[in-house]
Amino acid sequence: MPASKDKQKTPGLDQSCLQHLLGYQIARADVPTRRAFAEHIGRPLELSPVEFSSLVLLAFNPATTPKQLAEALAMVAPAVTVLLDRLEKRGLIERARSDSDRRAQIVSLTDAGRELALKAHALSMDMEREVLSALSAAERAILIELLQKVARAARA
Amino acid sequence: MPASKDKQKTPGLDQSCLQHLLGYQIARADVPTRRAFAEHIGRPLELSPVEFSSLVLLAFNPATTPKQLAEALAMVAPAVTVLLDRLEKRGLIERARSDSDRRAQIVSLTDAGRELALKAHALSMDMEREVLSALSAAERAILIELLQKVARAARA
DNA sequence: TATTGTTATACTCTATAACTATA
DNA sequence: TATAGTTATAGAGTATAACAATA
Repeated sequence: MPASKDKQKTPGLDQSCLQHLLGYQIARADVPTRRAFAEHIGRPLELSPVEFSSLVLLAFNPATTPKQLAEALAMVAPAVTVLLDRLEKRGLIERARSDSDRRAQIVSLTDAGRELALKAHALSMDMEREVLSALSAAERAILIELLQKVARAARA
Repeated sequence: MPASKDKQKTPGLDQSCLQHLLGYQIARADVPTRRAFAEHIGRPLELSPVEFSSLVLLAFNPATTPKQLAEALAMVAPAVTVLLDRLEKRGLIERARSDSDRRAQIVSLTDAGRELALKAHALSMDMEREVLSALSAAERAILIELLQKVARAARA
């Protein structure tokens, strides 16, 4: 019997011509990963991926500036502004002028923001278990390491 | 001396709190991968990632329907319509009604489309060499395989 | 009734340019 | 003159709903 159990109306295309491309494989693996995020964190906590990442980064990095967030998240400055506007409006973060350089800002979590960040971080553990369920612990570690290697090499 | 050689104005954030997340690693690896695509294929051939993927898939899959493309590229039907509109306007593809089911279409490459698809496919080899230059051949194969495993597991 | 594909529309993301306030 | 952050705006990508033609 065929591998798929649904009505098998449309036969799938042969994608072997693209499978050697890292970008293509990343795009394909990105689909289930984003779906898992939406299910475990995005919908229940009403957080987008960058909102989640920002909160967690802020929870683990005291005295962060918008510029640092922009670099860490590969975002452009205006995008960070609207991101922080949203988080501030929800009462999750606060912005204060830096004393040493009055152009710069110090972004910090409110109590509500810290609570949400830690809750989201905890949920991310369950999410990973599901996303990586097809992989052994060793395979999981290797995958993370190889992706880091690709990202790091290109930054140099 | 510090690892980075630039003006080191903004100290980078500690991102260890996110590094265990596949989605985060995918997003980070996606940045240099997209940049390499733009440089090697996107700008010189004026193709977006999905335009490239569509052309290559069509080159290797005769008698493809828009619905099949939608599934292969994880796109929604209206997005495929505008994608094919663009490619058709550039004289790269043609659309014809299917004989067996007159609702469906058969998408096929024009001569110009086939030529561009094969040229792009060849360029993608050079691109991969650069993107994966930090990885050995064995690591490269493992990375591709593990990403496939993640994508496949979630589809089940 | 269900399916293929189209149109219209809206919503989010992302990118750029012009501005302010500080340095 | 350069930098941190903001505002305004435009462009691309993505999603939904309503529709026409066919099954």
